[in-house]
Amino acid sequence: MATDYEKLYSAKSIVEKLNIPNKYMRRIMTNLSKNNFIVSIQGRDGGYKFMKSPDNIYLAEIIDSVDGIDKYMGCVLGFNECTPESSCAMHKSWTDTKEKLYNTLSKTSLANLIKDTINKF
Amino acid sequence: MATDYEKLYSAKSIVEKLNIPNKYMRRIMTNLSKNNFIVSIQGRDGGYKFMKSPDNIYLAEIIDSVDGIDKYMGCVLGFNECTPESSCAMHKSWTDTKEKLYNTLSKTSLANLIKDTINKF
DNA sequence: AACAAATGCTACAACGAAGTAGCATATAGA
DNA sequence: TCTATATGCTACTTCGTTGTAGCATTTGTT
Repeated sequence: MATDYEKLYSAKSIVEKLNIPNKYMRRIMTNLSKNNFIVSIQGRDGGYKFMKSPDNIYLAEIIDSVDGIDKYMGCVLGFNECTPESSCAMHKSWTDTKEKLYNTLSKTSLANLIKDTINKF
Repeated sequence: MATDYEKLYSAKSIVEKLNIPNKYMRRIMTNLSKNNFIVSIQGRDGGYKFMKSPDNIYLAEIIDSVDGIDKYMGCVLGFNECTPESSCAMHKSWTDTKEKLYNTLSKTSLANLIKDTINKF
C-alpha cells in the first residue's frame, strides 16, 4: 500500500492481499485513520490511503498510537517496582536493548522498509 | 535464590520476596523442576533449589523450556508464510535483532546476571 | 430517489495467559 | 502413628486480545 501511497485501496483488496479477517482489519484501519496515519473514504468506491508520505511515517509512531508504547517499555520480568535504583537482575541489559530497538523504530519510516527488500507483503 | 544456590527456598519465602501469587508461582516452579532446572523437595521443610550451578544455566534454555522458543521466533508482523524468499517488509531487520538477542540470551547465565548489578530481585 | 458498494460502530464470542480454589500427596518430628 | 507444614495436580475463573455479527451510515451511479 505504501508503494503507491496516493492510491486508494479498498478493505476488500487489502484483506485479500494480506489474508486477514475483513471486519477486524477494518476496525484497525478505522483506528489508524482516527490517529491520522491514513484517510478513510466512505461510500461506494471508498477505501483507505495514506494521509502523508511514507517517508514521514515512522514505525515508533504507529506502534505508540495503536498499542501505546508503554506496553513495551516496562520491566522484562514484570516487576512494577523496577527502577534504576532498585532493579531486577536483567534491568540494565534489557533497558539497553529497548533503547536500541526504540531508536531504530524511531528512525525507520515506511518508505525505508519498502526500498530495503523484495517484499511479499 | 541463585546467590546461594545450594540452599533450599520455600515457596512461601519466594512469594514474599517477589510479591507474586503463591499458587501460580508454585505451578511455575513445578514446571521448572520437570524441566530439570530446579529440584523440588516435598513435605515438611520442603522447598526448591537449583539442580546445577547458576553458571551453567543460560537464559535461552529457560525461556525455551518454559515458553518454547518458537513463540518468539516467528514473523514480527504475524504472517505465517514469511520466509527469506518471500518475506514481510520488516523481515531482515527483525531477523537480525532476534539473532542478536538470542545470542545474548544463550551466553548469559544466571551467574552472570547476579554479579552484574545490585539487584533487588 | 433508489440501489449498490463501500466504511463505521458496537455488542458479543472465542481463545490463551494469568491467577484461584480445593483437595491429594509427601515428609519431618513429637 | 498422628499432625503440621510443605509441594503437586487439576479444574475453574478472570482478563485482555483477537475475531465475528448485525445493523447504521456514507456516497457514486442510474
